[in-house]
Amino acid sequence: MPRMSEAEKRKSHKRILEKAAQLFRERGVEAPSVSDVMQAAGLTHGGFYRHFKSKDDLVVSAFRLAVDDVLADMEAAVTEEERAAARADYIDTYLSMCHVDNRGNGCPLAALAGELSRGSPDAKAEGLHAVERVSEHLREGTDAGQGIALLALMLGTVTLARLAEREETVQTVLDAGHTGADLIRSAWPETAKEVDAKSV
Amino acid sequence: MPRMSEAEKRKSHKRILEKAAQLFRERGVEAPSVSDVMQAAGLTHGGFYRHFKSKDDLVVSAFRLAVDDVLADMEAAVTEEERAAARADYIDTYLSMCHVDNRGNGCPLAALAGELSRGSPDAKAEGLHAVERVSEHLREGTDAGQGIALLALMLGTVTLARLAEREETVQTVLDAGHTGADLIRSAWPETAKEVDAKSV
DNA sequence: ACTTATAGATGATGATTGTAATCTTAAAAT
DNA sequence: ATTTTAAGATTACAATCATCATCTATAAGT
Repeated sequence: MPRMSEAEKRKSHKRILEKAAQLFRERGVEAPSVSDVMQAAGLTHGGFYRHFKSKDDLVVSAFRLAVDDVLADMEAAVTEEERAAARADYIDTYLSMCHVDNRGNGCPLAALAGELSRGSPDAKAEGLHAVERVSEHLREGTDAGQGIALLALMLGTVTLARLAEREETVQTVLDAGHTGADLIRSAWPETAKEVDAKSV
Repeated sequence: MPRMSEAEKRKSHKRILEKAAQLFRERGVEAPSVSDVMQAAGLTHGGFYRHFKSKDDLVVSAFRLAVDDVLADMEAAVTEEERAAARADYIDTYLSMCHVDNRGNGCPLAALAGELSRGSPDAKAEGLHAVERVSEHLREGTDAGQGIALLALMLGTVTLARLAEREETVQTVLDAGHTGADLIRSAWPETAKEVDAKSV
């Protein structure tokens, strides 16, 4: 059958990355084999090394694609209103039941941060870069700490919620996360002007 | 050489569990093989199944031991003052540089929650049980939500911090987590009586 | 004292893995 | 038109894994 045209190779490359981004988020970076990913992309494992230097290379590239994907809406927003709306939507979607049991399209940090931090230096660096990108979008005019704390709370909430089996329990965890997120967003020292004014 | 006495078997069992609890937290539950764990315990792989039904059984048991271990101080506290002190110490130790680069003795949820949630039903259940235990100790008289949100924030903070290589960056993440934790602890609706009183 | 049960060592098994070599064929380059 | 290049398929390989079978020698039960 081979060989395919240049354009078809690019399509294959994209398909491999997309399927990998989904499979890794669903089952972790160890469980899906190179063969699994290639099969999901409609190929056999033989051609893999025409596209990626190693499995670790695929992991890093697929993770980056996943981050691009989940940040697309926030990065497309241009006006301050649009960005505020996209931010609010991101947080609500993040702390939702749908996100909890839809790992394959969810936050790549919630799915893989733990594994990346034990992975290659490249993987760790890509993970840290994702933290910077996401938290930068999340902060609301104050120092970077707010974005990081908010991301940490949200990531932790979803991680804990995914341990629960009963839907009721999942919702309890999500509600706690939501309350915590509101606290961080409204009461962050440098933001909450009213609170500061009162306490002076 | 074999066979060992009953007392020695119990010692072996304990040693296997302790080493497993450390290795799994350090490198995840997949990376260390049964043979690795047994070697760390000073044994060969052959005797493993005299102690555990399967590797998954070991994972679940070792995780539970790790939770027992990190909660020991808080569970030993009897008076309310002791419990408050143990709680404060737990939070400070949790959000410390030492915890970030000492996975093997750190919070088993921060190390393994992501993997457990993709694991066997038994593993998930054990993970959820740990969430209940830890968050119960963390809450300060209010509803369970505070404990869960606080745990989520702390777990998320350490998870993100472990992606960073530079010590300075780690500290930035930890500082953000600390500020967020103070917010959740002091401003949780049902706790902050003064705030409630003011707003009525 | 004698038998039995068993902790741990040794070695095997079958499956899976990441990676590499080789082959086929059609797309690029000349 | 001819040559060269390379995408993807097939097959191979060396390593690793969880689990099991077997062996040993000693502790526990009688």
